[in-house]
Amino acid sequence: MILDAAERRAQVLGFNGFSYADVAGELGVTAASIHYHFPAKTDLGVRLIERYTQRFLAALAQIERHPDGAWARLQDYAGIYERVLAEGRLCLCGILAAEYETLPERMRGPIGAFFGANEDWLTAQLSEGRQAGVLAFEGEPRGVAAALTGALEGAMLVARARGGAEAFVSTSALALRSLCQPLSP
Amino acid sequence: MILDAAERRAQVLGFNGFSYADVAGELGVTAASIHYHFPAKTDLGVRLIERYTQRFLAALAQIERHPDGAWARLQDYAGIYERVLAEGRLCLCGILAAEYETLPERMRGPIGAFFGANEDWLTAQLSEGRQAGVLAFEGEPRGVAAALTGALEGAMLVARARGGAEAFVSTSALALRSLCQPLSP
DNA sequence: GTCTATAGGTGGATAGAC
DNA sequence: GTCTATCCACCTATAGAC
Repeated sequence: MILDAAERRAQVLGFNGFSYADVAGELGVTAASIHYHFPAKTDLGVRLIERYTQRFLAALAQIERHPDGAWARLQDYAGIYERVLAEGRLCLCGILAAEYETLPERMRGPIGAFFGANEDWLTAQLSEGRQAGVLAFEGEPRGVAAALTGALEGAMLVARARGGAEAFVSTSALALRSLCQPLSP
Repeated sequence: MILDAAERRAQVLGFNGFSYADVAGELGVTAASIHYHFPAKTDLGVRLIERYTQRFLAALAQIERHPDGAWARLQDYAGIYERVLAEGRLCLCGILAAEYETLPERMRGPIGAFFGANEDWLTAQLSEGRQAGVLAFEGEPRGVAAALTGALEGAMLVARARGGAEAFVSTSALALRSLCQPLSP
């Protein structure tokens, strides 16, 4: 699948780090053939972000079906990032955020929307957890949500540059526990 | 100065996001002239990282001269990131970390070393602060240090993609207070 | 839908004059 | 040190045959 090959490359090399020829080569076709499905690279980029966001939100919805409480859900959230990094990838929108100023306008809005959706979901979990008395944290839920997303994105970035996907596990766990404490009633 | 122009572009657009012609244009010379000073772009890249790291460490040394205690130093540390983002830039090594897999080998080591130096300095401040009884945090100083660097790098990245350098200020402050609490004896 | 062929542009890099 | 001129590789994109 074109999107699968392009997505993997974008998560490893960035959007500007791969070409139509690269994707075509993996699929055993020519670059012109990719242009038939995605006339401009911007079209491919927008589609990549849309699909990634959809899948991410689907994973979050799946987590919500676990009736294990807010704390377990936050751990599952961090687990998504952990599995992505274990595959040698970064978060698609994280790496695109680094390339933000070089990307076409049409791709920028959806990237910001991805982080917005992350914060929305986390805000909901944090609010619910505090309400239920199983989570404690400082300040407004939305602020903690923003800090959490940032901490995980940054930890991925740094962990890859230092060669340790293992380091991410302990760093993300510490960041999660520090930003938000589980209560045992 | 070549390095100044190249550094600014690298912090905004990434290392692959600018060309010799771009830098030359700003300086009113030709690309060939830049090649005289930096034969290959890799040479320029390595030099950029070295200089950035040197300046960063100098700023940290300057902070240590403030006798205001460990907590104030950590706030000053976050302040460095804040001022960089206020100029519309990212941390040079943060944006290079996103491009890591596309960069030549000679640039990779120094990027990891930058983060290592950050962690070393933070670890020293955290250890001293805990020893002096003015800081409280969970686990080992080095783990908190890694989480702090990651949180600030990630917060910068996300803040820029969401249009708010102001959002970074509150997010970084929250991350700092959550990862490490000041004690008032 | 996929191919070949190609246009048009850009980027890194070098040679040699000044 | 900086210039002009040039090379070569690569990338995005399109036209048109199959």
